[in-house]
Amino acid sequence: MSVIRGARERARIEVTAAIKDEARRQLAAEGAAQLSLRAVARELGMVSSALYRYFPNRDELLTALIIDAYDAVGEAAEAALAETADDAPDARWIAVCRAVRAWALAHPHEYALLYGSPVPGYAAPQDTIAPASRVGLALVAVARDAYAAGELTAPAGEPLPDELRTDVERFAAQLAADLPEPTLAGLAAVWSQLFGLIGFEVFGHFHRVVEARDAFFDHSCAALARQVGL
Amino acid sequence: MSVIRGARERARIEVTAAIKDEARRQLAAEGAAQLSLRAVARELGMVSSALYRYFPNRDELLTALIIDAYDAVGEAAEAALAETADDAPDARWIAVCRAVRAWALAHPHEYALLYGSPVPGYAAPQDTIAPASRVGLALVAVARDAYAAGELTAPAGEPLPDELRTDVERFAAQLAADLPEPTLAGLAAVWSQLFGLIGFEVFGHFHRVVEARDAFFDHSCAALARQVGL
DNA sequence: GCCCATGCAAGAGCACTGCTCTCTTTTGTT
DNA sequence: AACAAAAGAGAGCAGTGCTCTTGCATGGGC
Repeated sequence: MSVIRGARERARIEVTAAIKDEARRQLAAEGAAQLSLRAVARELGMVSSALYRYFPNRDELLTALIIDAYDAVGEAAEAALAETADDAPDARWIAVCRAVRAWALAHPHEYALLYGSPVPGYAAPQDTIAPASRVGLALVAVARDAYAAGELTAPAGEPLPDELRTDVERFAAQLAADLPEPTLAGLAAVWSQLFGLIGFEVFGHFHRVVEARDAFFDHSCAALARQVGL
Repeated sequence: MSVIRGARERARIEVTAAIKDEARRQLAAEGAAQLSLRAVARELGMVSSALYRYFPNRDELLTALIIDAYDAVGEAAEAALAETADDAPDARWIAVCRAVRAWALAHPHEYALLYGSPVPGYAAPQDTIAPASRVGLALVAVARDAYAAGELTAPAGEPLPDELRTDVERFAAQLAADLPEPTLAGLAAVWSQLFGLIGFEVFGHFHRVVEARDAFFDHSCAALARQVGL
């Protein structure tokens, strides 16, 4: 696919990457709000207007960083999945959760970009939706493998309300996931709840509330696993 | 407490309130990043420098808005608590959760300010911690009343890890809450998970994933209730 | 090997921001 | 009425995103 074209095109790719790298550095150091196109350009020894040859505006640069970040968390989750391929479902589950949390704690500003407040007036462009779903799919994979191995129990609680049926059927179709419907609904809920847990820690809401963070996270993740029947 | 002093002091209070109101309007309309001191001043017919007599900088204005917003969600949660004083614990639980969600959906930008990415380089000042805990305390109240009525079952799952003990003991002391230790740990987890659920909806992560939002939320909240033994 | 078109960089400039400083006006108190 | 404290006005600084015009150089077709 990526045939080497002219030297011009190659230079363009390199400069684009350099811009993203420097932007990521500033993002990690100061946060999205402090990310300045002019500062990026300055650091790269170019004038600010030159940067607009590569990214039409600030939001597009941020979008590029967002996609990369989604891919980074997704990759972390998938790596945890692969590394624990032979383990018991609940161990795999917690491994994936831990991987996501570790990434979030290591990249708080990028985490905020993904799961904190969306950028003002910003509707997630098409390009972000696939990378954004990788973590969720990793969680689904754990449940699916467990189900295939007969190690998944039906989640407790009331039966699925009818209104949720069509959503859940769509999940099943999209994921080609051979999973019980209550489990699919539970996965969606637990997916978001995991980010509540992580977000509260990253954004400091557990400050002076929960101090034994590792133990608390593991304990809570085990509860999430139980919630989907793992 | 609020003795009426001079007319000057009264004017100051009124102008301060007007600034906050206008700032809140802009926050609701455009989001925190677009909130401009100059625009607020302009709208109020004063020059921007005059505004600095009331708020030393933008962050202080935001902090004031944050405190008000925490109080607003807290009040919504407490109102739901009061209105359902005679209901069953699980009904009260869901009522509180729904109240928080309703507030969040009605005030997405303020919600983002509270539970989204923290403002750059911003450490929550002392004044915010009490208002910030009101929602959590409302959830605790439901569990406490249920426990007093003997309607709380012990949460399922492994026993509390030792590392969590001191945190949980602190909860118990601070809350003067006569609750089993696993319940307290579960409450902390579920507290954050509730905001994962709500945050994903407010920030659009459920777009094209979960469409039957009301049913999904209720169903998921019931699972949260079960997680704390309600 | 030349030559032009294209791609890129530079710089000036616009409108905006947060914030500070100085100067003037208002206003409550003595 | 006089004074001091508080509030407002305005200019100004440094920074931002973004646009437009100008100049340069380099890569691909002849």
